[in-house]
Amino acid sequence: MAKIAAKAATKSRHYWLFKSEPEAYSIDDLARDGTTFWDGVRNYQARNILRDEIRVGDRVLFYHSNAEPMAIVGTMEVCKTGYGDHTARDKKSDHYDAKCTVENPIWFMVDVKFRKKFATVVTREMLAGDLETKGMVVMAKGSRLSIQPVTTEEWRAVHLLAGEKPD
DNA sequence: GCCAACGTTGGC
DNA sequence: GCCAACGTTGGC
Repeated sequence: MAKIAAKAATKSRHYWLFKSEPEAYSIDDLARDGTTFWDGVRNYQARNILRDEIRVGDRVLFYHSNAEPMAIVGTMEVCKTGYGDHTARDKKSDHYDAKCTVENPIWFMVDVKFRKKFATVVTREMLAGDLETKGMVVMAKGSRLSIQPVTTEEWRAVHLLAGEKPD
């Protein structure tokens, strides 16, 4: 029974990729903080994923955008499901949105905890050169989605490229 | 720093 | 509801 339940739980785990400009928040910042709230997402498609789809225990690839190098640099784990992004109600925040209230937050975030930092980061060049990863959403031309789904196969392939055990 | 791709806004 | 203008993202 327990075995079947464990198998079902593994099967229902979902994988994601979150983008961040390391100048704003990097894998080293997360390694230092341990956990953080993933604030500042102001795109409806990404919002819907944060609000409706991401579950506690889901695994996430941490991607450095607008950086040298642009790469997947580590992994994290979701530890709290979607809730209102309070920075949207903070007038001093870069992500302030006057339309947001406590009752209607509009924008959502999840909490994540640090899992691992890759000793070998997986660059776009590496992703482009691998059959399994070259079709990832992050590699699509013009894709600006900062919260993206990742398949089990892509999750495994990224870990192989990093020389890490896919867990 | 450039600029293509994309999402949002607002006039009509 | 269309669509031009605008602002932003993010690779290059």
